[in-house]
Amino acid sequence: MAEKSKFWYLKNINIFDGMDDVQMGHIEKMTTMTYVDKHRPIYFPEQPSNNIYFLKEGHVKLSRIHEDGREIILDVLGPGEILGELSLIEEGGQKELAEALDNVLICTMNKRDFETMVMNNPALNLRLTKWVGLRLRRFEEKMSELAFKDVNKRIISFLIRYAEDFGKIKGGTVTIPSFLSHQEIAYLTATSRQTVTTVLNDLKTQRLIDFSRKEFAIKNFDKLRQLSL
Amino acid sequence: MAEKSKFWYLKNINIFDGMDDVQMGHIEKMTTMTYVDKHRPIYFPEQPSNNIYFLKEGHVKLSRIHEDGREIILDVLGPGEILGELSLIEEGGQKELAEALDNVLICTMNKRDFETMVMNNPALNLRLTKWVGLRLRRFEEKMSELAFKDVNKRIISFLIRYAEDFGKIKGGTVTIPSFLSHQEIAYLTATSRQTVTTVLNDLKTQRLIDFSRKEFAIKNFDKLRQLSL
DNA sequence: TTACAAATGTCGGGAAGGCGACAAACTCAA
DNA sequence: TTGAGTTTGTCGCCTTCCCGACATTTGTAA
Repeated sequence: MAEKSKFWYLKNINIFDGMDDVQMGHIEKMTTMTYVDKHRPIYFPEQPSNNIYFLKEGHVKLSRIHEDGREIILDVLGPGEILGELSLIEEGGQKELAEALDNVLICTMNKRDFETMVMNNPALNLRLTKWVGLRLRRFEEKMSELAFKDVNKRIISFLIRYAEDFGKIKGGTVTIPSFLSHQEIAYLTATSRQTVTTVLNDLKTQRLIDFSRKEFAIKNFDKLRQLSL
Repeated sequence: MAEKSKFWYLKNINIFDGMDDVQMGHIEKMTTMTYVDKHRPIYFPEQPSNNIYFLKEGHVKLSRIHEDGREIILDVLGPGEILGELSLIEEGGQKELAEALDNVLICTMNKRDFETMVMNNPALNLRLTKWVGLRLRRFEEKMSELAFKDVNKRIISFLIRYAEDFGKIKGGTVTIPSFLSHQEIAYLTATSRQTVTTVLNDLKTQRLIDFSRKEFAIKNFDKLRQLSL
């Protein structure tokens, strides 16, 4: 039996809130747990998919890949988030690639089962809508950022968001273990690898952030936030 | 009594599909119809909102405005689409500005009424989720476009999408009455007004499109589509 | 330890496109 | 029809940042 609160908690919304153990047991029975190694795909673009996934541990990136090899990461998901939910809306599966950023544990549920479950549980459904809505909000945010901010500010904004979402407070500074590569940050902020390197080093020189190849820390949140606007 | 099919039809999903006249009558009672003139706002950013809107006639743009006056249009909605649905997910209303692009007729429903209705109608709920999901898809698309394509291709892609969504076939060519201003196209494609003017005139010289201040037509869809990739 | 791959750091040329400036064309109301 | 306000057309400068090239550092497996 899963621990409800940990297993299924969505960022701001626990979509299984208020369910009793019997109901949760049903859900358990319909799901399969899988481990996915770092850099392994969870689903491919255009691949017909009948599954919806719940991310229990680790991080997953959703990205789109252009034929010339360029890539943009649309979103990075952490524990407690749903992915593949867009397969609900149409046939033909997703348009994005979902890939594990570290070692990931996911629960898989058949899309039909999920639909049935949702149909029988209006409150859950409403919460799912809210969840998709939140994601929509995040995208809106990202899009305005892409349009309004220069590279510098985009990268800074990203660092802040990333630290807020995935960072751990450790001795006054916010630390993120297992940092992304510069190339991945470039994909996330729609810029080039070289520019990321330069900007990050600038910020390090200014003592606003600090990082090695495996850890990243924000030293001065306030100043950084100021620079991001 | 509203004509169901016309009144409530969402782009790909009729969210009131399968309802009988009694149910539709209930819905009617909970909605108010309003006319909004061209260039008038429907709702403002940050303004607490308790309403959800159904667009019956006309077009609405959703945009975000930066403090320095720059603007990006996130989406343009046509008849049959929903707006304000994100107010469902959180307090504090929307982050965008919704403004009428032409003369608009909208139906307003209280957010609580809508929630109740949705709770009592799981199928409707699922369709709403799909609707938000579709919008999410559109945003993903737009974001990758912003990241991958140069200004030229972005503008061309926009013209195609715009024609497909809102154009009328008239004597072999697709025509759109009441064209947007170059400034508005610039907001939509995240570029500058001058660049839009230049690109459009280039395309006109190549006889791929044609336009005056009040009408716009695509002469060669295929070629244009080719140039947009 | 060594060897190899991958990630990072640094430089400079060059293209894209933002932006100010201004003229011309159009729109509309008085 | 006249004049004011808006939209469109055109030019050129100048910033941003992409991108290739290459050196250096770090991680890792033998």
